[in-house]
Amino acid sequence: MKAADLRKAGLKATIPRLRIMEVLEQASPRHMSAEDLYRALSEAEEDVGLATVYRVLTQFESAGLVVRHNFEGGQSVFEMACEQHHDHIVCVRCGKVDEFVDETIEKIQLDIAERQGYELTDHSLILYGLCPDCRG
Amino acid sequence: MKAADLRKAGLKATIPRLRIMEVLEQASPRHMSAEDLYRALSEAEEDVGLATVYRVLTQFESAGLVVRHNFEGGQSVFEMACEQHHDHIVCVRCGKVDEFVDETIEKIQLDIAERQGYELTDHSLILYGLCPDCRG
DNA sequence: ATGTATGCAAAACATTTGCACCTGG
DNA sequence: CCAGGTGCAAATGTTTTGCATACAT
Repeated sequence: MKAADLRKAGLKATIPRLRIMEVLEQASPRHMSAEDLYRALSEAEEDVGLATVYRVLTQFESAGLVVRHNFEGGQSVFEMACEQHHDHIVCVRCGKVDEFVDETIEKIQLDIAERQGYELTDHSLILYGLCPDCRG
Repeated sequence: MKAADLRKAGLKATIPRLRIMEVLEQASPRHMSAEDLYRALSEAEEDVGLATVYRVLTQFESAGLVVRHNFEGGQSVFEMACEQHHDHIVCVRCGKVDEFVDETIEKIQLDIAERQGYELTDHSLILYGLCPDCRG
């Protein structure tokens, strides 16, 4: 992801935006909060304000470059948008996040929306549990 | 729901708790934020502090009397716990919330958790869309 | 050049907590 | 009576906003 990609999304290719994109692209785990991102940038001596991190993430979300999730715990987390839509399973003990795809669930969701008369625009499926490492 | 039910849950049957339970039981729509509840109580001349509303809702949640949801929009919403687990479909325009149950999805979720090695403790499935009244 | 983006500090929210006073059992 | 509950106000944590300055094109 580089300057041209930002311009294509209608955003000026500024240093803060490029840095934020870089960090998020190389993030492992893929999911970071605004604060995580801010800390990562600070540690890398990149002088980006927290307000800018929030503003840029919101713009990236609108542009479809990143996806925001509201897992339990109060703050939003972000990940790079990727080709394949997927859902999440979160460890309630250690916070680990795994991803999965299930076509059957996707299809049933559409059926349910239709049955209720809704035009589906989005959905959020989050499973919570104990990950292999945290199970007794 | 009355005093005895609260005591059974290990909670003293105080006026604020009884009032909050009453409002939530008779709520329509079923889903209310802490602020909604506080306003409803104030309008009914019931003098309950906002901090108490939050404290009581948290206690009720721990006791399994109410369920908390984190829909989009920053604040948590609560509903009376009911026999049947269900998921939600929320109108992104007017905020209307409908409920649905789908056994197939429930079952697949268990499969997925198992496949990923997780011990499932909870899950959240929320569909977002335009409700019949808000479409086109 | 000039319209936007940024950094900082302050504001805005949702929620939690400390503490002196009240209340249910 | 007294452990626990409550109201209020202050603290917290997250996200947003106002504004003067800096930057991309």
